[in-house]
This record gives sequence, structure tokens and C-alpha cells, in this order.
Amino acid sequence: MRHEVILQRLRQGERVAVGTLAEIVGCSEMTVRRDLDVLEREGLLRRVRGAAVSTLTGEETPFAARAKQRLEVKRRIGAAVAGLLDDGETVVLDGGSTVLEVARRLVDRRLTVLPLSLHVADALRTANQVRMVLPGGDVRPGELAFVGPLTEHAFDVMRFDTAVLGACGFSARTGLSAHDLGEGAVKSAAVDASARVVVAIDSTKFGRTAFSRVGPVERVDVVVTDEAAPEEEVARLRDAGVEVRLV
Amino acid sequence: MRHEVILQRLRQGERVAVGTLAEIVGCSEMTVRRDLDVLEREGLLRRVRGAAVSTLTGEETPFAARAKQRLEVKRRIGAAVAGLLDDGETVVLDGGSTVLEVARRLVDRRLTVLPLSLHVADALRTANQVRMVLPGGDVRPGELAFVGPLTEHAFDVMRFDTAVLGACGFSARTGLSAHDLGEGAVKSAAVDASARVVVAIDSTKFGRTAFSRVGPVERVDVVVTDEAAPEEEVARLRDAGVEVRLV
DNA sequence: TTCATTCGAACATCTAACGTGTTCGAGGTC
DNA sequence: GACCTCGAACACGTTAGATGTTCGAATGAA
Repeated sequence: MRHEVILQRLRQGERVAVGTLAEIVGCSEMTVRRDLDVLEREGLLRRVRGAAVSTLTGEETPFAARAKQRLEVKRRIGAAVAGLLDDGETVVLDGGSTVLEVARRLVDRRLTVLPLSLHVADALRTANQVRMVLPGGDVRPGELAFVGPLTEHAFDVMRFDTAVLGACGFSARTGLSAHDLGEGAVKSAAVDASARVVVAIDSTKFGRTAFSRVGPVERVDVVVTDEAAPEEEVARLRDAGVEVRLV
Repeated sequence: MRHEVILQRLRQGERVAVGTLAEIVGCSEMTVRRDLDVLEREGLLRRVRGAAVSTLTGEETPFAARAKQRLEVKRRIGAAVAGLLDDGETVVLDGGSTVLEVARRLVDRRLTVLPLSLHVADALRTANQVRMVLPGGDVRPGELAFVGPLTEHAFDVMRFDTAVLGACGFSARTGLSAHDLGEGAVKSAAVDASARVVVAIDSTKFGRTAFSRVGPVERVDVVVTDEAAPEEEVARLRDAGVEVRLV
């Protein structure tokens, strides 16, 4: 909780003094310092003498921060997506924080899963009915997503019933997009290797277009998102034949 | 502690009653039941009405159990092996519990690492100077080791300075061996793709030969083990030109 | 250099979480 | 039907973690 407040305050100002932060969150400066320590280790800010500076450049929010944001919504989306999967299916699970909540709902299901990040693989490590196959590849620090030729090779030799993808941006016009070129390529390969494509995103991603283009909206079968999704986008998606579920 | 006692008692008898176990460890039956719950989830035993039955068949001890055994020794071996690696090297890290202790000593080192199990990958997830590349492959439940054609393919396209291997059995005569055929094949491929082979094993593995043969002792450059290693084996290894370090 | 400020180690305190034991009703087993 | 086992629920004690305070050292500005 306190961490969220600190990050939020940092987002709107350059340099915020330790004393100021202590006042805002209502605790001692020592406690703030300890908070700043862990947040710095997570790469969410940089400490300077007497203050903290945000490292969030506006491009890509680090995983540690995203995983804390809108958790309730992501859990609901995760449960809904889990409900779309049948026992025995082979599934690709993307690496984002929303899809991670999907994975958490699959621990007692019988599935074959190919996770696209270590976070997701970790969530399923104790799931003894899940047959897990890793694609391999370079592990992006922080994000812990798999990228590179090794990862893409996995989709040359395997086929899947369903791909569950997250996205940094999504719109009916430009389709799915990601911040990182490597990740975009992997998502793209996952789409090509899967019979069905399910997109799990919270409503804030709508209308945004990120750097790396993954694919057009036509290849998407189902979109699961929350009710705050812009009506116009939802309508356009439905016109394009995409099933949209608001949870 | 209590868990070790329970497992030890189970090893020497078929079926042990809950009441008996409570007496041995000196606590209530309810506590024993709770212990049995977690041990069953770890796959170390099976619960039956009124008692517990060992699942340890004598072949392969589950990872959860091995990771608890001889921890101090494994830590020492881990530290010694970490000292053998130079900054900037590319390293294969095997999946066993001994090599896991090597990985724990590498978190602040600058290396390229290919882990052969999720446990090891996990230990290095926060190591921001370590470039981690995963081989991919099937994830063996419990063990969380990577096996199969996808894993072996990784060694077709990559070469390494050093392979750090554990083993289920090791002797100067029969060389390295593993319990699982798939794991044996992966270890074998790792040896072929690496310029130097370091074996990290505690002394109890000496003289044992497991089902799957990995390779002859000639390909091993260094063996790191503890001082309880049988002298005869050590002498034979040194005769074969293997450097043996006792820690 | 000096002075003011910030930092973090060390200790004290408090709280929440965990482990443990007891009780008791439900569900098995003989 | 009698007996036993199980696990949920509650109570209790312990402990680890979080927080605040103090103080000497380190840092930066004048």
C-alpha cells in the first residue's frame, strides 16, 4: 500500500524528498528509506541523497510495478479466461501480469501449458496435473519473459489449441502491440501456432498502440477485459467478429 | 527437523501409524497430520487412513527431500565451485540440489548462465548481472528439470565455457550416471557442448551407479566434493587425470 | 576546512502470522 | 452400531517481521 502511494507521488514530480514522502504516507523517514531500498532493487526508482527520483520513463512500466496495479480487476479477468479453457487443452500463456493471474487459476487443472515467462512458469511449478513445457530463450531481466530465436523455434515444432495473450496496447484499428520487438515477435509466433487466440487485458490498454506490432485484430477470437472498456472500441471489435467478454 | 524424523522412520517401515509418529517426534497427532499433509504435497509420502506410507522406492529420492539433506556440505561445495568460475564465462548449471547451491553463490556475479532446472533459474531470477538463457523443454514434475528434444536442441545451437554437473551416481570406473534417461541425455549433450566439465557432488554419491549413463570420467576436468569421499575413488580419479578438490 | 544534513547500523517495541494443542462433529471402518 | 480417524474451528504461545528511535559515520555545500 505505502509503496503504491510512493510510486504514485513520484510519477507526478521529478525529485521527492524523503521527508515529504514520510509526511504523505504518515510514517517515519527511516521506514520510507527502507521502502525506497526495496523499490530501488525492483528498479522502480532511483535513490539520490535526501530524495528519490522516478525511473518510470513513460514507455514501459516494470513488471514489479504492473503486478501491483489493478490486481482485483486482473484477478477477475484471470478467472474468466481460465473458464474458457477446457481440460486437456494445450495452451500458450503469455508473460504479462494479467496473464499471470490466469495462470494462478490453473493450478488444479489438467492442461499442457507453454509459459512465456518465468513468472508464469513459477505460478505453475506446483501444479501436478499441468504438463509444463518451456520454450527456452533469453530471459529479459525484470520482465522475465522469454525472447529470441530459441523461443521462436519452439513454435516451429509445436502447435497449440489456445494462446492466451496480454498486450501493452490494443485497439480495433491497430490490433495487438507490445513494447519490446523481441516479445512482439514471440507473441506473433504464438498466434501463428495456435488455433484460438484469447486476449486478456484490463481496460486501460484500449486505444493504446505500443512500439512493436503483433498482429491484426482479425486473428483474435475472444477478448476478456473489465467493464470500463471504451464502448466504441468494444463495438468495433464486435463488428470485426471478435467475441468480447466484460467481467 | 520433525519432517526429517518422520521420513527417516518411514524409510525403515512399511506403514507407520499417526499415533506412533506423534510419540516419536513428541507432539500431538494433529501436528503430525499437518506434517503429513505438507510431506504428501511434496510427494514424499502417501497418506492412508490412520497412517502414512513411504513413496520412496529406493530409486530416486524426490528433490524436496534431497534439498534438505546435507545442506551444510552442499553449501561448501557450492562456494568452491563458484570460485572456479571466471567473470564473463558462459556456464551450464545442472538441475540437482547440489548445483542449486552453486547457483545461489552466483547472484552477484557477471556470467551467462543456462540453467537445467526451474529451481536453478529461480535462484538467479534477481541476479541482474547474470544473462540467463533457458534451454526449454519438458519440465519434470517435482524435479523441475528440463528434458526432451527441445532441451537437447539448445546444445546444438550454443557452446559453453563450463558445464557444472551434479549426478545421482559417480565412480572412477563407470563415470557419471543419472536416474532418468532424459536427464542423462541432456547432461550428455551439455558435456559435448562445453569446453570444461566440473562435477559437483557430495561424497555419498561415490561408488554408486545409476540407471542412465552420462559419460566416462575422461571428459571430467574437476570434481568438487567433501572430505568424506572414499580415498580409493579419489586416487583413481587423480590417476585418470581428474583434478579433485575436497572442501 | 567546517557545518549541516542525510544515511544506515543497532537496538527496542509492537503487531501480525504461524505453529501447536484441544475440542468436537462428521465420516469411515470393522 | 461401536469404534476410530479425520479435519475444521478456536485458543494459546511463540516468533519473525515491520516500525520507530538513537547515534555515529559519511556526504555535500559553503
